[in-house]
Amino acid sequence: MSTENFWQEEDVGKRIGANLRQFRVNRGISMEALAKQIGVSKLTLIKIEHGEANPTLSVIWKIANGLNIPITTLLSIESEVSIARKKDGLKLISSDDVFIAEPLFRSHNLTELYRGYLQPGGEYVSEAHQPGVMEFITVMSGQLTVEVDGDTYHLEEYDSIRFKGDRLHKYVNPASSLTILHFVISYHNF
Amino acid sequence: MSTENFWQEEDVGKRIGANLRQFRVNRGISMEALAKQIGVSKLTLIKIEHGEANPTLSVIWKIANGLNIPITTLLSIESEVSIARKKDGLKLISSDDVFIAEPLFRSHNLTELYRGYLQPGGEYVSEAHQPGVMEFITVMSGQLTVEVDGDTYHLEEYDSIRFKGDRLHKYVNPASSLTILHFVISYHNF
DNA sequence: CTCTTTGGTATAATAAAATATATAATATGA
DNA sequence: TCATATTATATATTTTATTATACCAAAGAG
Repeated sequence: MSTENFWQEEDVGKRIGANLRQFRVNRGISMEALAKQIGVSKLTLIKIEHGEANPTLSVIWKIANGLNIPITTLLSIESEVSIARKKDGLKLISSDDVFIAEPLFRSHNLTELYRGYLQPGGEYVSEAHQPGVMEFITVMSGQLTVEVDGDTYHLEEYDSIRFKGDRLHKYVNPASSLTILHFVISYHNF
Repeated sequence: MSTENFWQEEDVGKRIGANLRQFRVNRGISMEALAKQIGVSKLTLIKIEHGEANPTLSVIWKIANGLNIPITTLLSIESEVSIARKKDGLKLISSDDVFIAEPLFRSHNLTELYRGYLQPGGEYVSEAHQPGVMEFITVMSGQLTVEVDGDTYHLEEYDSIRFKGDRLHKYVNPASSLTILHFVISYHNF
């Protein structure tokens, strides 16, 4: 569960441009109409859509706000449908592996999902992730105890916990049955 | 064009400023050092940290890149630990109780988690979300059939599916037992 | 106490983003 | 086909983000 390489070295201007075009066309708004609506000149919009601009934060905000989408969406890329099946996952529990994590959708960089197995009585210490990372854990089967910042939280089946992942945290299975977990790691969260 | 803030409510400038300061201080880098490192003037950094700036995309990118964090993280807000327990679940949606969705972390962020219950034989049609939305579904118990864009996908326990949420999609429980689901809605995804 | 670092201010100069306007090119529809 | 709306280009102008420089005050470190 490492956090590296979530950064795509890519022209952010192109991203904004492509996304702006997609959303704008998708809603059937002309550049001129949008320009007038959000108070940005048409030329500026054209240059942004072509990826030839270096827009100001205020302009970026106006566009996102005018299209009624989060500002971060304007900086993101698209993808398609894909499925992660349990039977296709990595190896199941081997007796010496206390904790196993299976990445579900590897191609996704800003939101990663994992399926995790924690042996009865087992515990696992996770390194601190990059600052700004948010972690969501859901217990799909069994029980889990989470330690974050010295505090301990006990979760039962179908419970979820959310915490900032930029600190040390420990997972413990206090029960005598296998714990099956679901992780969401979000690299762009509020 | 006037000079006032056009983004009064969710002052993005303040966000960037606060986040920049946090990450910078967290890493023990002085403004001057960071300024020199990423090729941005000290004054610019100061004004950005104070939320008094309207930075250019290139400057935003240099900062994010220099701190080695995603650009979107620079535009986000923080939060703390919180837990959503099954027994505390709020019920949402359900005209006929065939499908129930419980929001897990009702807060101001771009990643939403839901716990869902779909009755045996039940089906639920979800309206299309905003463009750019990504949806992740994991079957925590039972079975699920998902229809997206005319295609049908069958999921069993612990399987996950990912798809763009900006289209109509239908959930069906083809089995005779209750299906318990886990939803991740991401408003800022690839 | 000095010496140094750091955050912050003031000002002038520069680079460039954004606008306004006109016009051509390209589609789109009747 | 003509007519019209939209996209794109060109130029000149305004606005402003950014830089460079010097300076000040506070906080540590020696």
